[in-house]
Amino acid sequence: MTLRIATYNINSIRIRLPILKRIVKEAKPDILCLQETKVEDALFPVEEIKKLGFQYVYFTGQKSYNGVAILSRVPLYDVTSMNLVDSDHKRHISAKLKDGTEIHNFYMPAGGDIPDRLLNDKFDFKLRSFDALVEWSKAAHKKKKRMILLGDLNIAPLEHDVWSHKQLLNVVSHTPVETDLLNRLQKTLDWVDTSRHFVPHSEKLYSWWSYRNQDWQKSNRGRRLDHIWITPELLPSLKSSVILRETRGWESPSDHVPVITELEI
DNA sequence: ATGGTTGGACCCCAA
Repeated sequence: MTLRIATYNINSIRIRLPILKRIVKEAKPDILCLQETKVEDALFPVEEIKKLGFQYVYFTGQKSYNGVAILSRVPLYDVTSMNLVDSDHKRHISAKLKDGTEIHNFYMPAGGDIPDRLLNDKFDFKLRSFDALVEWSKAAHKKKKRMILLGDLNIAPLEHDVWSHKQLLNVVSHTPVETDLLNRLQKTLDWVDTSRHFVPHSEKLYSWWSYRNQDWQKSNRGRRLDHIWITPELLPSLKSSVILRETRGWESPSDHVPVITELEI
């Protein structure tokens, strides 16, 4: 069976239902992991989502900020949520496939504007969250071999994951302290970055373009903040991975675009 | 060097 697994920072699920519908229709994901749903659970649009063909809908959210969800056409099991560090933020949800493969959907902290943990609590929170994610990854792999780690990680790790490596070295999302952390995370168990598996590191690749550019396509000041990683045990199953860049130009878009990875499971 | 936009809540905050 070919499973199409997607991640998408939707930036409010309620306002983005029309574009979500179009993405589902054209890209046909089997499992769609969302971040920044920005809605408390009681107000989550479950019926509208089920109408899109997702029989299995799981979410954990809060008012105004954060919030994650997994929408699926195939049955999922053992759905849980956790906090990497002490906070009430809703930033993680996980589920298992029938074969035991675990999917972990993360919305990692953006980190504010100032890349200094002493001056900026949000940046400190981001770094502490990634420290915890590194420890979680080491421990998790001892229990489960087939895992998928995906979501808005809010770090663009490689030189060509940003429009200008030089100009973004001191900009939150691409600072050395952040990219080092993401590299440490990758090395914990040799996670495979499925987007880069199919695109050379020398080629520019983005999944996010700021709203603060008059013409996102013309300026093309993007960053690759959204990732789908798999453990080496799943590498034989990896068939493809694409970033749906064109959706950034659709009506009322998120500032992020979906990433979709195909696994033959 | 600065400011640009969006969403959601509330008269501003986070991204």
